[in-house]
Formats: sequence, structure tokens, C-alpha cells
Amino acid sequence: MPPRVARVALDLPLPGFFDYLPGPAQADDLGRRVRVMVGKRERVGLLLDWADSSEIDPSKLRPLLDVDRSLPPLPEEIRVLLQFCAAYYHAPIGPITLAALPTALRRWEFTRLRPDPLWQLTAAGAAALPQQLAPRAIAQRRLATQLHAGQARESALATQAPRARALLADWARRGWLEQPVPVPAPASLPPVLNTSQAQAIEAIVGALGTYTPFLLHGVTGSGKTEVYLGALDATLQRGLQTLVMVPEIGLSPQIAARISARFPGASLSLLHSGLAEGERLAHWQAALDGHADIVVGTRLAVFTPLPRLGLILVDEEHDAAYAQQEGLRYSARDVAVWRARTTGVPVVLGSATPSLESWANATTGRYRRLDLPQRARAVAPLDMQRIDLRQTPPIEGLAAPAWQALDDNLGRGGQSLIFLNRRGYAPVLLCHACGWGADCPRCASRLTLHLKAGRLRCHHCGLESRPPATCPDCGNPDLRPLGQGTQRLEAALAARFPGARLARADRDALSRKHSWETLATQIHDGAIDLIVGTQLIAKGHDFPRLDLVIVANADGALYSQDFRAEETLFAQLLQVSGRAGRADHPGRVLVQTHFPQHRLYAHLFDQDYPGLAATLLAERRALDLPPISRQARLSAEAPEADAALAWLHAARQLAPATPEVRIFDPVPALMPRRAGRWRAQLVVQSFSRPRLHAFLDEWDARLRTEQRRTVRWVLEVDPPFM
DNA sequence: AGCACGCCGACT
DNA sequence: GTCGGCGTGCTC
Repeated sequence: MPPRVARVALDLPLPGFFDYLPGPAQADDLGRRVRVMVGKRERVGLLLDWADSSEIDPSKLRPLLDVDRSLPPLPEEIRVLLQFCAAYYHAPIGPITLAALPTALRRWEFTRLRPDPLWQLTAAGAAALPQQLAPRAIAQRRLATQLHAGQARESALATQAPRARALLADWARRGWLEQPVPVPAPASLPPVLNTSQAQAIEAIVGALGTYTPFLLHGVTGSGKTEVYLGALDATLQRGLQTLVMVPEIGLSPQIAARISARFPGASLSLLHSGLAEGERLAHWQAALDGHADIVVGTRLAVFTPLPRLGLILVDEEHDAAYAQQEGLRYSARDVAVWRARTTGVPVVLGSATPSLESWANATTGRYRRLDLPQRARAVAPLDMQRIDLRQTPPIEGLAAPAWQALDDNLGRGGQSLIFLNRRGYAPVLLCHACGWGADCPRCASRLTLHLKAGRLRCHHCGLESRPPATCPDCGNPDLRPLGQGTQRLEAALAARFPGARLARADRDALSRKHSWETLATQIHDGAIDLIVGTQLIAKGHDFPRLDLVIVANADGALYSQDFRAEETLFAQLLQVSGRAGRADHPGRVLVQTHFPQHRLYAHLFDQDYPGLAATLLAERRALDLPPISRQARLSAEAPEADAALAWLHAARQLAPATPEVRIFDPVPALMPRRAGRWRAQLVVQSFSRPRLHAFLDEWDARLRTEQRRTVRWVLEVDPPFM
């Protein structure tokens, strides 16, 4: 029987599919792009399913206008994965599906990217090029200069001159340019592996072809990447594709570089949001065609079609960047595990500080744990010390012993890093006469003073204003910045160590593209003596010259409302302190704190993640918190105070009575007001995932029919933060 | 999300 | 007399 109704995913914030008459579509067009009318507009959708009948009035059904058969259809594996995600996360299928495609494919007409040629000068070209150009052909000369510097991609050269592409073709015709065979970098020999690395690789390779989840736990420097490479090697040899997930764009070039250096013959595709549209499309297509052997990408890459998928690697699996916070809320790490299960391939979750979710799964045997206890490189042990801020109060952000340590290290020509998780100059601007503080008028937060920009900024809604000259309440001109931000610390360090080469690494300082790469290279090469930075510096890069790390202030997270704050802080501090030290002499780590006796520091100094995890899991068990239980959260926000809370109380009345599902009282959000809207939330929790989801399905359906316009609400499954 | 329809204030 | 404000409602 021919299919009657085409079910199409469209980028509209509505649940479910849109139904159409098949029009020109055939039964085997599932997974193909289709062109349809919605209202008076044409839109691009994806044909995801066939049905015998529709719930829509048959007279309203319109036909599909067109089917794109120029691309291979999205494989069934991905169609099923997308539908699972929509159902599990209570998210509309359309936006999820369309977001999984490269943006270029959201327009019906798309330009297929020509392969991006790599150009280099021939001997003739090197001799001819600057000379034979007209003196006034400035843009052409710029191109020539760039080519003299070495091989370059056409896409990069195209940004240098208006008619670059035509010009390059012309120069190639004259024999001035050639397309070098991408010289396979000499395949680096696999290093000698230690026993635990070899065992880990053996376990993963032995599991190829079956769903086996692994938790690869190894401290910084224990050689996790070598394990990834070993497992990749075996997967490549079997002709299978590997999906490598990384938390952030900044990390992918680095890991990609190591992979391509090791497997120069393999075809590697990068997928992240920083790519140009065409580039992303080309890489995605290579994956879909089965041409790419390895795909390295950030969270959206979890939906990349890979017809020969054999292995999934999730690096830094604990990283919060895997959890999409806005719009479509999902955990790419969890989706990756789900995908591995349905596809029947092993998945490796790697981290020095795993999420408690994954650690608990390893404890119960759901995941197989692979430990890398030794440091692969010979690194002297860290010398960690606490500085008790109650006994030695900070002067301009740092206590006397910290200043002393910096002075000593600079004197020795050493490199130092100060970790301060607070951007700006000062987090508070205060009136000393009446106690007035500069608050954000739209949020429940203080405005941060940015001295260089001469602005007060809200870090939650982005609002900016000029700092008042006098107190708006009492007129007192004595307004004082209170507390330390990275800018202020940088200024204090510059005053104290005028000869030192100083750099600041935070989102404000590194807004320009690529500058973090540049700075990281400078730090790596020893061109910087002193670095002040936020958590940005904790990630990705290896700084072999660093010998001193100072954690300026970490206490904020120790007694936080957020039950996951301690776990997160531990991961950050372990990562930051792991940056110190090199082979020839031990690194030093100083932690400034008001709570030196806090258990977190004891575990940190012993580099004892399992110990901390055991403690935290026991607490979660005692309080029935995740990962012992499962949670979902109904969040609401409204322009009027208490409207969100009132709506949640009404929503609570609509909740179906499901056994084993606990519904908490609505409470104001951690940030009760943001961007002018009042926010509140309600948590539901259960030990049974199936029961929780049955409950959520019913509740969500009821809430949709009761929708009121004044309140914006969203249901979040497995919410990452409280 | 768009884009319509729809009923009330200042203008060529 | 209209142009247009954005509240409410629909899209297969």
C-alpha cells in the first residue's frame, strides 16, 4: 500500500510533525530534505516518517512541493536518535532535527562547496611573483606575500583580495602555483605505552562491535589521549568510523592535530559552530558519504550521520559544555551513550574528574572503569599548600605568601599563573557613606566595574551603564570598588612587577578571534611570565614551562546552594593545578581560602577524586539527590513578581498522581530576577526513570493545553544546574 | 518563529 | 477619513 501521509520535521517551535500529502515523494525518500508550504511561506523540512492517516483534517493537507535527492538521505539510525531525543527531552522534533543539519541545508538552494584547494608557489612562481606584478596592485602583492610564507588554503587567501579565486586560477595556469599533495606528516610511532594504557586499549578494542560503555579515568598527564589514539587505530584498521566528541571549539584543533599527526592517511572532519557555513557542510557531507574516517566535533556533532560508525569517544565527559543550556536542552554526552547503545558500538567517556553520574554508573558496573593511575610522563609530584586568608588577609587580592612566591618564581625566571574566576575590575561598586551598591536594575545581581572600558556591566543580562560619579542615594563622591576581578589583579601585578611580561586570559581580553591560540602559544613558548585568568585557562592547552599556580579565591562554590558546585569546583581546581610542574622540577600550587579545613582541599591535595566522589555520592544518597535519583525541572519566568511562582503552583495542581514521583514546592530561582523577568522553578524527582517519564509525558500534555501567555515556561529533563 | 487578523490613537 | 501600535491565534 502506498504511503498516505508524509510526516515532516520543520523548524517551528511546535511539538510533533507537520503532515503533508506525498506529492512527488517516494517511499524510500525518508530522511531527505523536502520543500513545503507553511501558511504563505515556503520552508525546508526533513521527511522523517510515513503514516497511514493524519489527525489533521484531510482537506487541510497540502502536498510536498519537492524532494532533494542530491544528498544521501539521513540514515535511519539518526532519524531514530532524533525522535528519541525529542521524546526524552520533551523538545519539539522539528527544531532538533533542523539544528542537527548544517545551517546551509536550511535553505532549499545551497551552494555545494568546491573542495578547498591548498596552494603553494612553484620555483617559477617564487621567482616571478612579486616582481611581475604591477607596483600598484596592492591586493595582488598581499597574496604573493602570503604565498611566500608557505602553503595556504584558497578560502584563507580569498579573504585577502577581491578577485583572489580568479587570480589564483590564473597564476596556476602560468605554472606559478601548484596544489601540493598534502604531505603526510611522518606517521609518529606509537609511544611506548605503560601497562594500564595498554590494558585500556585492549579492553576497548576487544569490545569493538558491541555496545560497551567505558569510563576512562586518568589524571592530567596520565596519557588518556594515547588510549584514544590506540583505540582509534584499531577502529580505522577495521574500516570503521570514529566520532570524537570534545567540549569546546578551542580544544578541537588541538586534538585534531594530534590525531592527524598520528594517522596522516585518515580523512578527518571537524565539526563545530566556529566553522564557515560551507566548510561545515563539506565536513558533514564527508561524514554522511562515509568518506570521513574520523569526525571531531562539539555537542551538535553527536547527530552527525556516520554510516560506518565503530567507536565513540567523549573527551572531558564531565564538562558542562556538553549540556546545551538554551533552546534545545540536551546532554550531548548522554545522547552519545544512547547512540552507542542503539548502534552497538563501544563508547569511551574520558576524564580526570568524571561526572558523578558516570562515576556512579562505573561503581554499579553499568560502565566498565578503566584507570590510568600513573603519570605517563615523568613529572615530579606537586607541592600544594593552602594559604589561610583568615591569618594572612589579602593585599590587592593576594596574601603575603602568594606575593612572595610570585616574586621568588619571577626572580628564578619561572612562569606563574593566577586563577581567579571573576572577570572585570571589581565585582561591586559601593558607597562608603550609606552602603549603596551598584545593582543591575533588571537582575538580582551586582554590576561589575570594568575600569578600562569605563563601564558598569551586568554579567547576567549584558546591561551596561556609566559608573555614577557620586552616590545616587546620598551624593557622596567616595564610591569604592570592592573585591577583586581579573582586571584589577592584572593592574596590581603590573604595578608590583613592572618588568614582568604579563597577560590576562578571560572572555573580555580574548574576544578577538584566534587570540587565545596566539596567547596559548606565547605561554607555551615562555614569552609570558605571569598569567591572570578565569577558567578559560584551565582547558585544553599544555603549558610545559609553568611552575607556579595560585588559586586566588575559590571559596564561593564551597557552601553554594547548587548541590553540584563542589563537584564542579573540584574538577576546575584539579585541572588548573595539574598545569603546574615539569619534568625537571616540581610544580607548586597555592590555594588561598578562608576554609582551609574544608574536605575538598584535602582530596585536592591528595589528587584523590575517588575519595571525594565517594563522599559526595554518600551525601547524594542520604538526600535522594541525583545521580541516585532522576530529576526534571519546570522553570517559569514572567515580567511581574510572583507571577511565575503563582503559575508553578497552578501547574503543581495539574500534576498527575504518579506513585514514586516526588513533587517539590515551587521556589524562586537561584537568580530570582534576570533581564527584567522574575524566575521560579519546581523540581520533580524519582528513583524510577520510567515512572518519571510517564509522569512528565502526561504533565507536559496537560500544561500545554493550559498555557497562559504571560508566563514563559520550559520543562528540563536531567537539568544540569540547580 | 513568522505572519495574519483585529480593534483603538495621531496624522499625510 | 487612514496608517499603524502590538495582543491573540494559527500554521500540516
